[in-house]
Amino acid sequence: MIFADNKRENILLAGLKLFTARGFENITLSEIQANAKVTIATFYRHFGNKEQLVNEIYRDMRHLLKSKLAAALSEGESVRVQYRELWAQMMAFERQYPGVISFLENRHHGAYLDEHSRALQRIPQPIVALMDHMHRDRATKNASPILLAAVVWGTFIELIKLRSQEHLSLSEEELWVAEECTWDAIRAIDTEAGRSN
Amino acid sequence: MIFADNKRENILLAGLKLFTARGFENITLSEIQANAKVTIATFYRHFGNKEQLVNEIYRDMRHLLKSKLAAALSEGESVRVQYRELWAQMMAFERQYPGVISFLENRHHGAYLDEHSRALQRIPQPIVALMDHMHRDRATKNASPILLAAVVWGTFIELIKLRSQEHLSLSEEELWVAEECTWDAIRAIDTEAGRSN
Amino acid sequence: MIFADNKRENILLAGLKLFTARGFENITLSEIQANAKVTIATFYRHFGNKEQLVNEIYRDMRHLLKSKLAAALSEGESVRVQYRELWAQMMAFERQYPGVISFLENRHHGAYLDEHSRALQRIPQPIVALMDHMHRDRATKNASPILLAAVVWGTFIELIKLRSQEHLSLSEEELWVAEECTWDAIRAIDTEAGRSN
Amino acid sequence: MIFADNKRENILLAGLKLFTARGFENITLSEIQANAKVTIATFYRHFGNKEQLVNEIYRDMRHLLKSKLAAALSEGESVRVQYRELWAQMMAFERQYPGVISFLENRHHGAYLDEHSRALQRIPQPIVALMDHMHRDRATKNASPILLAAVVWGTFIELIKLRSQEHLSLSEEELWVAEECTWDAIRAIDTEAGRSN
DNA sequence: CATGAATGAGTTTTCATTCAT
DNA sequence: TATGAATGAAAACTCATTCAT
Repeated sequence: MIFADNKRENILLAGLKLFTARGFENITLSEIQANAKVTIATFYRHFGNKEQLVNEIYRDMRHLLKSKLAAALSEGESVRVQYRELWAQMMAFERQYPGVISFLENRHHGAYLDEHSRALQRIPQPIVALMDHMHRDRATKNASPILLAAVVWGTFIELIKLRSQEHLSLSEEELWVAEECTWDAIRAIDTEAGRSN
Repeated sequence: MIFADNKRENILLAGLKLFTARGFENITLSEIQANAKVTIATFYRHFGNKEQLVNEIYRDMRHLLKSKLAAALSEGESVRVQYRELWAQMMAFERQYPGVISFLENRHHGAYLDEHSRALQRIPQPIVALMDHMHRDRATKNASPILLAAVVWGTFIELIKLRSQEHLSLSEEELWVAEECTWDAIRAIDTEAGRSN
Repeated sequence: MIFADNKRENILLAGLKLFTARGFENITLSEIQANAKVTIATFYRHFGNKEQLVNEIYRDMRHLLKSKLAAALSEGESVRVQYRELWAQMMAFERQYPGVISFLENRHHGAYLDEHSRALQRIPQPIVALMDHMHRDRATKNASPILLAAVVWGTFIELIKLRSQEHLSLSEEELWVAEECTWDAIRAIDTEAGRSN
Repeated sequence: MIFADNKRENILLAGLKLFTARGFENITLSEIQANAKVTIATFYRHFGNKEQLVNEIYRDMRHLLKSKLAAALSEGESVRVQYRELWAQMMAFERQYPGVISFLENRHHGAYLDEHSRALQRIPQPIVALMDHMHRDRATKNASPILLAAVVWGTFIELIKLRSQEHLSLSEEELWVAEECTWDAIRAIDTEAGRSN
C-alpha cells in the first residue's frame, strides 16, 4: 500500500477500518465515501468496484504481514532465537496494526476474494520457512513443516481472538509463555519424560 | 436441535448448510426456501427472521460440540488418556459434522449474533476443564488454563482450515502428530533439554 | 348488533374497538383474533373476510345512531324542544359509545365499504327529518333541510373532534352553548338586528 | 411546496392526488412511482419513506390553507365583511385545490403523521383569530372563540363532504346561505325573538 | 477530472386467506 | 365444527453502479 495518491490512500484506509470492524457485506459504499471523504464517483475512478477494493486491501495486508515476519529470519542466529524473533514480530504486527490479522483470517474465504487473493498462503510464509529449515536440521518433531506452522499460527490467532473478541486481558508475559508452549510443541523432544501415559 | 417438526428441521439443515458454505449475508431467504423446500412464509412461521435462524443454528451447534467433547472426560482415566480422547472427539465431530466447526468459528463475531449467542464460550468448555484439572495437578506449564486451551483449540482449528479451505490433505496419522505436539505444548516438561537456545 | 352468538359478538366488539382506534388497514386479523379471543378460522366462519366485518360494524353503528336520535323526535313537542332533545341524544350517544361517531365519519369513504354501506346517509336521518319539518313550517331560514342539517351535524362532529383529537376540554355547558348557536343558525330570525354589516 | 426540483414536485403532486383520493395505506409506492413518473429509488432519494412524503404534503397544505385564509382578515373592514371574505376564501380554496381540505381533515389523526404535523392546528388559525377579535368586541355569543370557530369550520367541512362524497349539488347561492346561518350562529343576537321555545 | 442525481434488480417481511386433519 | 400450519402475492426499502453535465 504505497500512498502516493491521497484520495486512493484515504479510500484504502477507510476500507480497511470499516471492513475490519464490520465485514465486507455490511459496509456500504456511502460509508466508505463518508469515511474516506471522497465522492462515490472518485471511488469508481480508483477502484473498479467494491470487490476490487477489498481484494486490494487484502493483498496489501497479506504482503505487509509477510514482509514484517520475513525480517525476523536472520541467517546467522540459532533457530531458537529466530523463532523467538518471529513471535516478537507477530506480536509487534498485531500491536502496530490492530485488527488486521483478524481481518485477514476472517475474510480469507469470503465470496468476494478473487483467485489472485485466494492464491495467497494464509499461514505466513516465513513461519513455514523457519519450520522447513528446522525440519531439515531434524530439530522438529517428525511432521511436515506446514503442520508445525499450523500449530504456531493457529495458537497465535487464537490468542489474538481471545484478546479482541472476548476481551480477555493477556499480559505480554503470558503471550511469551505461549511462545514457549509452541516451541515445545514443534521441537523434537529427546527425553522420554513426556511420553508416559 | 430436535427434529420433531419436519419443516422446521428442513429449514435448520438448509440454513446450516448454506450459512456454513457462504456466510450469513450472502444467503437469501429464497435460497433457504429452495433448499428447505418450504415457502418463505412458512419460514416466517417458524423463525422470526433470518437472524433468529442463524442464532438458533449457532447455539444448537455450540451445544452439540460441547456435549460431544464433554463425553471425552472420564474421571477414571489419566489426563494423557483423557486428552487423547478429547482430541479424538474433536476429530470425530469434524468428521461427523463437516464444516460445523468452521461455521462456529467464522460466525462467532457476526453482527447478527444476539447477546445470548455471544455469551457462549468460543473455546469449548471441556477443553478448558481438562486444562484446569491438569493445572491444579501441576501437570501443565505454569500458564492459565484458558491460555493452554487456546493452544489446543487454535491448533485444531488451524488444521481444519488447512484441510477445508486450502485443500491440503492431512492424514489421520499427521493429525495425531499434531495431538502430540499440543500435548508437549501444554504439559510441564521437566527436562532441561528443550531450554537450550 | 344482536349478540346472540358470543363469539360473533366478541369479534364485532373487538373490531369496533380496534378499527375505531387505529383504522381498518392498520389492524391485522391476528389482532382481532387476540382481542376477540377466537381463532382466525372461527372468524372466517362468521364473516366472509375482513371487509365484511368492517361493513357490518359500520352498518350496525349507523343504525344504532339513527334509532337513538329518532327517539328524540316526539310529535307532541315544539320543534325547539325536539331540537334540544336531539342535541341531548347526540351528546348521550357520544358519551355512551365513545369514538363511534368518529369511526363512522372517518371510515365513511373507506375503500373497503361496500355499496350497501355507502348507501347509508352520513348525516343521521332524524336530524334531516326535523329540519324538514321545521322548513315546511317556515320556522327555518330559507335553505334546504339537508343544508341546515349539515350545519348541525358538522358543528357537532367538530366539537367531538376537538375533544377527542385535540384534547380540548369542553364542558357540558359549553356544548349547550353550541346547541344554541346552531339553533340560531337554522331558525328564521325575523328581526333585522342581525342583518347589519 | 416550492417546485424548484422537477422530480420532487412530481412526487409531491402525485402523493397529494393519490393520498387525497384513496388514503395513505391504500397507496403503494409503485403507484406513486407510476404517477410521478420517477423510479422508486428516486423517490427514496427525495424522501426518507412514504410517511415523510405524506407529512410533507400535509404540512404544506396546512400552511397553504392558513395563508390563504389569513389574507381575508383586513384590519380596516367591519367584522361582518371580514367574515364574509373569510368564507369566500374558504370556498375559493376548495375550488382551487379540490379535495385538499378533505385530505387535511381525514388524515389529521393518521398514525403516520409525526409530532410536528400533529402539532399544527386543525381549525385554521385565521378563523379562530377573527372569532377572538369579535369576542373581545362582544360581538359574539358568550362562548370561547375556539368553540365559535368550530361551528364555522365544522359547517364548512360538512358542506364540502356533502358535495364531494355524496354528490349533492350545492349552488353557490346555497353556500352563501350557509354563510349567513353560521353568522347567525356566532353573533350575539340582542332580540329575544329567537329565545322562545 | 469531478460530481450529484438516477436507477434496476434484489431483499426481507407481512398478512389475508385456505386447507388438511 | 374447530384449528394450526401453510402459502401467494405484494409491500417497503436498499444499494452498487451508471451517466449527464
